[in-house]
Amino acid sequence: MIKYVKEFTKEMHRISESTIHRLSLYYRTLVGLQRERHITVSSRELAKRNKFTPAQVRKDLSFFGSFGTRGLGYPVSELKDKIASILGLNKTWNVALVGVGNVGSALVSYKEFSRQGFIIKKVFDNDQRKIGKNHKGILVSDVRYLARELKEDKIEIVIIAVPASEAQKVVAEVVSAGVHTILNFAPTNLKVPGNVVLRTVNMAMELEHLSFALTKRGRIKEL
Amino acid sequence: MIKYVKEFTKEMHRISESTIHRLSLYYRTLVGLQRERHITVSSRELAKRNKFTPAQVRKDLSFFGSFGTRGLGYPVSELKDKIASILGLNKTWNVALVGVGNVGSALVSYKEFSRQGFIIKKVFDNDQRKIGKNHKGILVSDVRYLARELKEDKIEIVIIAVPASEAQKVVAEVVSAGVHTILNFAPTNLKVPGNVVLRTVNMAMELEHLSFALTKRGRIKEL
DNA sequence: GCATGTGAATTCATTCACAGCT
DNA sequence: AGCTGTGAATGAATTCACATGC
Repeated sequence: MIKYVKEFTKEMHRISESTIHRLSLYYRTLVGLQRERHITVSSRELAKRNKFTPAQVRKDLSFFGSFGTRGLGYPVSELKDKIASILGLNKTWNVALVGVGNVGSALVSYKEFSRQGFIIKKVFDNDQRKIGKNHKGILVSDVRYLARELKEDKIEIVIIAVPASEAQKVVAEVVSAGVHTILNFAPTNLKVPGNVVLRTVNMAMELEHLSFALTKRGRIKEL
Repeated sequence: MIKYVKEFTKEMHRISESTIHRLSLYYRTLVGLQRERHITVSSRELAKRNKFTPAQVRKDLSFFGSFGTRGLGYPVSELKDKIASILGLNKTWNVALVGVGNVGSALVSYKEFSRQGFIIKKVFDNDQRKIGKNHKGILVSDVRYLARELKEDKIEIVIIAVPASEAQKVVAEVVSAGVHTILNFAPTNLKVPGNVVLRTVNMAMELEHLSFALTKRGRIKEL
C-alpha cells in the first residue's frame, strides 16, 4: 500500500529536530491505534491525538515518502513500521549506563528502553560497594575500565547518570572509546567534540516550564 | 543596574516555548558564572556557553526588560534573580508525586527539584505494601484519597510516575482536585481539559533522537 | 466524495546591523 | 571602544489550499 519511500539523500540533514520529535509521537500513537485494532488512520486523527494540525502530519511524513492512500488514509501497521525504520527502532542498539544512583537505577529498569530496542548491556559505577555486585539483574562494572569495555562490547550509545561534577570526565572517556552518541542526565552543560551527538535531559527544566506557566497565569489574571 | 522591567501584559502569551527553554539554560549558566565569581557577563559569553548566538540571547532577554548596561554587559547576580522571577523560581511550589516505582523513587530524591523550590510535599501509591511506610524519608499516602489530599495540602503541581495504563485515571483525580499543572512521566498521550498545562517527559523519546542521528549518519556515509 | 501530497502563502523564530548609551 | 537593545531582513517551520488519485 505504501507508494514509495524517498531515498535518503543529503537532504536528510534538513529534517528538523521538531519533525523527529513528532515522528516519535506518531509512532506511539500508531502503537496505540494498532492495539485498538485500527487498520487505517487519517492525518486528521493522527493530528487530533497529538494536538497538531493534519497538514503538519502530512508534511512531516512527506519528507520521508508517500505512505498514504488518497481517500483512505494511512495503513496503521505499515506506517508504524516505516517510522520505526526512519527512527532506527527496527534494530537493537547497544547501550551502556554510567552511574547507578537514583536516576541510573530507575533507567536500568525502565521497560520502554528494551521494548524499543535499546539494550543496556553494561552498567558502570565508581562506588566499590556497588562494583561487582548485581544491581537489578545486571552486574555493575568498575568505571575505571569504561573506555576499554565500551569498545569490547561495541557500545553505540552511552547514558550518563553521574553527579554533575563527574560528568565531563565520563564524556572524555566515552569519546576516547570512539562512542559518539550520548544521553546526559547530569544537570550540567557538557562540552563535546563536533562529531559527537549529545542530548541532555534535565528534569528540573521541565518543572521550570510549568512554574513559568503558573506564574504567567497568575500575572495575566491580575490584569 | 537593571534599567527597567517590562510590564507583564497580554503579550506574555507570545513568549515562545523555546525562549523559556533558553531562559532555563541561561539561569543555569548564571548560577555557574556566579560560582566562578563573575560580576558581569556579555551576551557573547552567555551565548558561547550554550551554543547560541549573542543576538539570540539579547533578543530573549529583551522580551522581559532591559537588564544590561551598554558597553559592559549584564550583572550576573541581578540577571540570575530576574530570570528566576520570570520562571517563577523565586518562590516555592507545592508538588505531589503519584507513583513510587522506579521513576518515582528517583524523582523523590532528585536534589535539583528542592534546590529550585519544587517541594515534594506528598507521595502517593496504590501498593498496600508501600502505603503508610516511609519511602526515602517521606510517608507514602494512599492514592485513593488523592483528590482530597491535594486540596488539603494546596498542591500546585502534580508529577505522574505511574504505569501508562493508570495515568489517565490519575489525571481525572488531579483535575477534579483543581490542580491544573501536571508533569507526566508515563509513556502515554494523556488527555487534559484546555485549562490544564501538561508536559510529558518520555525518556525513550530522547533515545529515539539519538537512534535517528546514528541511523542517519550510517545512511549518509553510504552515499 | 474523501483524504493525501505538495507548492505557495503565511506565520513564527533567528540573525543582522546599527543607533544609542557607558 | 565595547556591548546592549531593537527594528528590519532573513530564514525556518507551519498552515493553506488545491490538484491529484482512490
